[in-house]
Amino acid sequence: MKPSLKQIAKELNLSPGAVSKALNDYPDISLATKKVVISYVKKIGYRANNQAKFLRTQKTNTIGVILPEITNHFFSEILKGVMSQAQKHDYTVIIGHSKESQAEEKRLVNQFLQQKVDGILMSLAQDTTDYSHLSNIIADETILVLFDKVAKTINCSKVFVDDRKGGFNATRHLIKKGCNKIAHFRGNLNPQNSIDRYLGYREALTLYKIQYDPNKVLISDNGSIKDGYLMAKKLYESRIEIDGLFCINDMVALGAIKFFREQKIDIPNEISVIGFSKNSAGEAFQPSLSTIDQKALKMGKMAMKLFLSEEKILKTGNRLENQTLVLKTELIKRESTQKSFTN
Amino acid sequence: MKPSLKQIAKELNLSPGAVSKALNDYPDISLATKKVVISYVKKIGYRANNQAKFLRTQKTNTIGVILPEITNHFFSEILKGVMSQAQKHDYTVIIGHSKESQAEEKRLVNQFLQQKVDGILMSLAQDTTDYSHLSNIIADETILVLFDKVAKTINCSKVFVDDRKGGFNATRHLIKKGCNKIAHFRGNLNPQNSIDRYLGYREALTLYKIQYDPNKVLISDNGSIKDGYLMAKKLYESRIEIDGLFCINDMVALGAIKFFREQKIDIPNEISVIGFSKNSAGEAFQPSLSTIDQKALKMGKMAMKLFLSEEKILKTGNRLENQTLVLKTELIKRESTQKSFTN
DNA sequence: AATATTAACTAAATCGTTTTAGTTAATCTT
DNA sequence: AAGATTAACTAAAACGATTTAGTTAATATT
Repeated sequence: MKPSLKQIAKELNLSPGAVSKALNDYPDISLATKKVVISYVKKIGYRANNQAKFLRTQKTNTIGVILPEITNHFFSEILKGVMSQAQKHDYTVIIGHSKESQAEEKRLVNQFLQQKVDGILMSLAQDTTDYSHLSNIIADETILVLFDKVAKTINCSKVFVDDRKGGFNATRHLIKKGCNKIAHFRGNLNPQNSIDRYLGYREALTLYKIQYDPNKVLISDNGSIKDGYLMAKKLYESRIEIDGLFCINDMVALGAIKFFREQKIDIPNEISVIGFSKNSAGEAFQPSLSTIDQKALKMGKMAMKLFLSEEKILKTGNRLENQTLVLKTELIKRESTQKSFTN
Repeated sequence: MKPSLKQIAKELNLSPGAVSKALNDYPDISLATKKVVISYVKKIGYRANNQAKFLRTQKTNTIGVILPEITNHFFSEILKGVMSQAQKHDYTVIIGHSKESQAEEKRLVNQFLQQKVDGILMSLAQDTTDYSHLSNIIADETILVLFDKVAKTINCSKVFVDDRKGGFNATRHLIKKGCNKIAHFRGNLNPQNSIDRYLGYREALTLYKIQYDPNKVLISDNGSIKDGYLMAKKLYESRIEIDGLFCINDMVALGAIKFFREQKIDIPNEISVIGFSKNSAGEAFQPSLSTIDQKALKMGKMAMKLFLSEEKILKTGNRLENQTLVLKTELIKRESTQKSFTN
């Protein structure tokens, strides 16, 4: 049924080695033979067995991608970016879903190493504090590229956006639109992205001499729409007055806007709102949501490119230099911060 | 560095076969030896080489999933469902992105077969009309499960939702809310889902004795937010009056609502709108979007379960019976069809 | 024409497991 | 105590490719 090289060789009165060489275009096989082999192979629809191939070559042409979430526009975009590059260079992509859990992340790393992937591209889970599995990857001589949520102390290539600058730009945008009582619905305390966006927020306040008020900063639980809604409610009920709001992500922003509009609060005229990440829904929203584009697609592409370049260096036998890429975010101005806009 | 069975065997003064048997819990290895082997293996962090394993067992414990889109909530949910089951049964998931292209789909199928996946779970691309690659999968003795967009003529297991009933329920919901001039922004002409939802729409009209008006049916290009916006505009400018709108998906519905609201048309009081698929953003929207839940997560889970059951049957050597699962959709009533709601 | 060179292969080892068949030594029968 | 049984291994083939080191026959060299 599924023909092997050996059977093909017998059929063509050649040795298996000759057939293999013909298919891999070795110079010591005559053109005539190559033609015969290639046309025969095409006719019967032969496909080399990748597993067997690996056993000799030690290359699987496979990478593993681990994402904390999959049902999430940001990570889907990254995956898309990775896959576009993977396809271009004929790599197979294995996917893992850590569900923001360190235990699951470790399990996946192990599974991928056992699969003998050539590299692992991953974004760390929220609760990952122990990095031993990352060290294992490197000890296994497997290439590791971290993106978005990275471990600073691990010696590997990394790509992420300048969250601090992004947070700064978001906040500055609100300030420039005339806001000076700006709240921040921030993310969880530990992940660096969350911290950096918050620091950017504070930096902007300081630069424009706006008093920082800790009461205006609420911490999101899971970054969901509902979360945003509840935080807005909490802030509203505590009677703290604001005229601007910078949210850790678009979902939280949408939830917050939903609550405010239910209270007949005019967005953006009474409160201007900006999100983060450029989720697809923000554009259709009423008002359309201003946000910070995190360049997810590009991040995915770059992660794969970093892997490919490391692989190339490794092949030449050189010692590899790890690269850290910091991508610039982009401010997307829409109606939710456009004060002239009336609903 | 990366130890092999052979090296471990030498280290423990055993044969490679004995070590393998110890790890796989064969009965002809003494308990004492098993303990020694297992503890040693754990100590040095040995991981069996899956590729080599396959060569003997012919099982990769890997499945391939092909999606027409990845940056799409519906497909992400399906993927999530597949992966949750895959994890439970210790399967590795390879992913492919066909980009709604038949050529790319065929390439991916080939790649996956070469990787010797145990099964392929896929949703067909929009422009897939030739099914030879699907036949190849079956000829290769690889299990094929189709979901969402399936090929009726291919003999394999399938899972999809009852789109016709979904379309019927969506339309009936509008009718029950008092609409009798109901438009339909349908999907492309060829995919069965699009046809079925349209048929459900017509069926509901017929049942409730509402005259069908082809002018009220517009065809979406790519099902995007912008698409919905433009179709709403087109309908509005053609001066065809409507009081209800059923859209092929939530994105189109959001786009349409955006346009209508820009024209100061009250949603839902002047026009009630319902989408399809239950995209995450619909809930936060103003008004929140009524929709038909397509049960994506469940579909993914069921697709994987169908694969697992086929595999089980195959292992017993029995001839396998293909199953076709038709999942029920669920009507999600929200503000966009709740006439009492005032904005 | 004898030798060197080259073209075009073949033979066989190898990758890291699994598994069947065989082997050895200890234990059990009677 | 001799033969049968069993426990606990070992030896070796096999999976399907790749690759190094031959080998053979044809061609080139002098």
